Amino acid sequence: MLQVQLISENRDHFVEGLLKRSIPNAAELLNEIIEIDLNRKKTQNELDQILNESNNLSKQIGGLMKEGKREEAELVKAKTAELKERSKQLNDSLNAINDQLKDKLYQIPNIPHPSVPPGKSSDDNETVFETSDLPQLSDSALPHWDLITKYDIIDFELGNKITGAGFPVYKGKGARLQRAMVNYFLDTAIENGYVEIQPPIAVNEQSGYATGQLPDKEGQMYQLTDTNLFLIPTAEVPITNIYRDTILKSEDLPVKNVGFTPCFRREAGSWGSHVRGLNRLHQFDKVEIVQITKPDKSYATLDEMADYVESLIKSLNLPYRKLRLCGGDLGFTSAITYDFEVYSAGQKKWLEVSSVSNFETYQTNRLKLRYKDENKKTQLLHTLNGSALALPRILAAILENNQNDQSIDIPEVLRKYTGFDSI
RNA sequence: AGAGGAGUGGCAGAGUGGUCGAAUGCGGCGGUCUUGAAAACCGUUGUACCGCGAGGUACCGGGGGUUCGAAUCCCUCCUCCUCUGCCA
Repeated sequence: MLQVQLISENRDHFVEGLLKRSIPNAAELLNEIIEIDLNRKKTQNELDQILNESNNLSKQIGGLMKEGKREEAELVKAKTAELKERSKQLNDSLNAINDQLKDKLYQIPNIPHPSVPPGKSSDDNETVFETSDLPQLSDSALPHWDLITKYDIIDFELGNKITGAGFPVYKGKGARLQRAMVNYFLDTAIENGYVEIQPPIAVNEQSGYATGQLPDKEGQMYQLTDTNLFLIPTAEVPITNIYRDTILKSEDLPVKNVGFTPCFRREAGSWGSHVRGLNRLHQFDKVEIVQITKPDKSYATLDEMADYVESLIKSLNLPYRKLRLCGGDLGFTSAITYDFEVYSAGQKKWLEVSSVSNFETYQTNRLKLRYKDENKKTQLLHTLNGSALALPRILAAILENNQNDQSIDIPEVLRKYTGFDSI
C-alpha cells in the first residue's frame, strides 16, 4: 500500500510511475485519493474539537457532582447530549472515509523503479543475461513427463487418485532428489548468512492483507473455510508477517531469513494443455529468501540476492537467463523484479524458477514494520524476497538436460545430499 | 473438546466508574560524582492521527455496548495459564 502523504506531496512522480504499468486513469485515481485524504483530515479535525468539548464538560460534571451541585450538573449534562449525537455522526463518517481511502489504496499497485523498462507483457521484458550455447539433445531425448514415468520417480496418476490434478506423488529417487535439493538450498543460504525459519503453512486473513495477497487474490489461494485460514502460496507470507507490527532496532538489520515450505496455488483459469507435467502444480516445494533492510540499502541488497540466486542456478549447471520485468509484467506489490528462467531442453522451453523483488515500503506500510533512524525517528523499512529456488521446474530441467538413453545424471553439488550419482 | 482463571507501557506489576496515558520497580537515554567503571543521586523515557503553532484526539488483547464520563461495568471474539479429556 502506498503512503498517502507521499502521494499528496509528489503526485506527478506517482502518476508517471503508474503509467509505466499501463494504468490509464492513474492521475484520476490519485486525485481521488488526495481528495479523500483532505476530507479525512477535515473530518477528524472537527471530531477532535467536539470530543475535546465534551471531555471538558464531563470533567465539569464530575466536579459538580463532588461538590453536591446536582442540579447544575444536570444542566451541563443536557449540553453534552447534542455533542454526543454530533460526534457519533462524525465518527461514523470518519470510519466510512477511512474505509473508502483504504479501498482506493488497495487498488493501486507499487510504483516501478526508474530502471524498470516500460511495456505491456512478458514480451517486453529485458534480457539481462542469457547462456549462449543451449544444450542440443539427441532425437531420442524425452520431455520430463515421459522421463518420470520411464524411471518411475514421480506419479501424477497416484496424485490424481488421492488428491487431484496438480498434486503429484514423488517416489524413490524422485523423493530423495527433492529432499536433497531442499537441503542443498537451505544449507547454502545458511552459509550466506540467512537464518532458517520453519513457519506455519496456513495463515490468517490479517497476514494475507499485510503482504498483499488480500484483497483480490483470494481466488489464488486455498482457503480453510471453517477456520478462516489460507494455505500459503509462498513462504514470503508467513515469514514476512513475523515482523508485522514491529519496530526493529538498527542493530537487528538487515534481517535475513530463509524458509522451506510447500506452496499451494489454485492457478484458477491458467490450467490447460500448455502446462504439462511439473511446469505448473497446485502444490510445490520452494526455498524462499527474505530480507528486511534500511531504505538506503535495499537496492544493494536486491543485487546481492539476485547474484546469490544466479550462483545457485550456475552451481547446478543449468542454462539460464536473467530478465528484468517490464512495467506491465511486474507483480502488483513489487517495485522491481528480476526473473530467472532455466532452459529445459527436452521440451525446449524456458521455465521460471525464481523471482527476486524489492517491495520498498509497499509491504511495510501495511505491515507497520519500522525502525528508528539515527535521529530516533520511526521510519518504514524495505522488504525483499526471492525464490532460492522453486523445486519442480529445476527438477524438470535437470531431468531433461542431464538425460542419456540409459540414465539421468545428478548435478555434482547434489550428490552428497542424494547419496546416488544417477537415476 | 469441557470447567475455572487471566490478558495494563521494552519487561515486571498496581489500579474495579471521574484531573488515569496510567503508581512503583527494573531496563533504556542524558547528567552529577569518578583517572575510568560500579554504586549513589538528579532528570528523561510509548504509538498513531489532526494542527503553522500553542495545543488537541485516540489507544490498557480485538470489536461492539451502557454512561455526562470506562483500564475499571455488560456482550462478543481472540490469545495465554491451570485441571480434566484426547492425541503424534
